[in-house]
Amino acid sequence: MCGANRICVPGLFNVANIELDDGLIIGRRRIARHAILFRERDRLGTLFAVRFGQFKSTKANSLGEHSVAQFYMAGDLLGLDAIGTGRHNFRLTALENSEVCEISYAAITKTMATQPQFMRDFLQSMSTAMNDQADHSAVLAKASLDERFASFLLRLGARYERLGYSSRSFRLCMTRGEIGSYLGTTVESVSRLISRFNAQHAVSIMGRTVEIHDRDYLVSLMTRN
Amino acid sequence: MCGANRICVPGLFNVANIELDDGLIIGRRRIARHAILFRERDRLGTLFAVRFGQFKSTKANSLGEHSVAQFYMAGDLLGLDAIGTGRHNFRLTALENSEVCEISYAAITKTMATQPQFMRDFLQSMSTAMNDQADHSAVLAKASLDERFASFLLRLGARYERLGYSSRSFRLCMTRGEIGSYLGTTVESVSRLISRFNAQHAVSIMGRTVEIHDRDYLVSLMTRN
DNA sequence: CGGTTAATTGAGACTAGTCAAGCAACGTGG
DNA sequence: CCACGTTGCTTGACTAGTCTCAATTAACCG
Repeated sequence: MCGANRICVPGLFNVANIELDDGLIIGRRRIARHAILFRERDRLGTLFAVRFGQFKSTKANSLGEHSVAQFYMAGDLLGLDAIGTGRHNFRLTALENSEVCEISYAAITKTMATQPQFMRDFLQSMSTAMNDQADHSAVLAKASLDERFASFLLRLGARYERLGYSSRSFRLCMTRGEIGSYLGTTVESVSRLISRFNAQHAVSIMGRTVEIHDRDYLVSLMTRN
Repeated sequence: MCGANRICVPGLFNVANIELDDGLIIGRRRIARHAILFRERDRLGTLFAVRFGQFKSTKANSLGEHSVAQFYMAGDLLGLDAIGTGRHNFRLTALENSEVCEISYAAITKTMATQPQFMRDFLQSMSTAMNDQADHSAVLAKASLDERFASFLLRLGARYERLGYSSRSFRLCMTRGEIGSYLGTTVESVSRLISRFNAQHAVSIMGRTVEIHDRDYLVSLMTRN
């Protein structure tokens, strides 16, 4: 049991009237920074919902290098990719000390059958995850690095805001290298990007600390060109 | 009613034992080349399954230009992106004269509640669609155009093979511009790419006709570098 | 405190975008 | 049936943005 479900899995359980004894929530689990929650090809046992902390999903390209597919934070569901084949397609690594809820996938399908609202919520979660992926593709297809990085910052801010934090002032959990991998570029380019954005007083990023000063400028980067 | 369901929606109905009078299949619909099946912001009425023909999903970036998010062919489900919000996020355009099945989303959720196997199949379809998106992101994040184009050709071949056609000899339904948009580059670059691949005798692409001669070469492009 | 990982910055090479011109295929209407 | 306009495709020349390689500095951890 996991205590207050609403807090546990905000994205999924916020509307549904969940019976606490459905066997949905198996338990909590702490994941230390840099520890791996599951690996590619692992059997799908349980899904996970992030309680706090952050994760990255990575996939090895044809050579052995892992590139970042997505970042996850509180409220996000992890493991949906494995529903298709029964095995995970990504590796999930904690970016900081984190905690997740384990959710039985079998119990989810059972609950969906009996509780229409829960089914709606769950399908919505999956659809939203799909759209997030699609948005990421759209960003990657954009030509310039400036656009990509601007949209990265704005989207990250928006996600913090949804969790009740400031959208213009936050800390990065990921390295420059991870940002670069996520945006389809290199560490060096990210570093230069940051220097340039700093110099233009659009933001001030020092280490992992981000302050967005000129939001409109970032938005305008994505519209023009 | 839609006749033999198995043929109608191979990806979704191949396992499930569907009652024909479930009200799932509303009907067929012909979509002429270049016609639009649904637009972004349209209300989600029905999902669609491609019977034959091909489609592209596009989304306008912050300026008005549409870029290609995905290509679809027989057996693919269209409209899953709208489940989250109730409204479509993409525009779906037929690349050639095509036919789709209309499937009631309300009937889908109802059928899922009563038929466990159908629920599994549908969730798998969604998960697979997610993974396809993720794979596309991975391709876009790759550095070189050569890799992207090679993986585009190989993946397209694999999809034709799954439908019972040759994986190394097929026709493109899309323009160079659409390929470029899908791969995050320009018409001109795609054209040059094709010329170069032709010159290296890896493929012979003339107009819309593709012959893959040296599959291993294409694979090696993706592995090294 | 020393060793490791992360981040920054510079210089040169090269990929891929832009602009421009020309060709080919196609369909329409005179 | 042909002239014409439209659209799709190819190729060239030039340029700009990004990657690679390399060296240095900063932050982190045992």
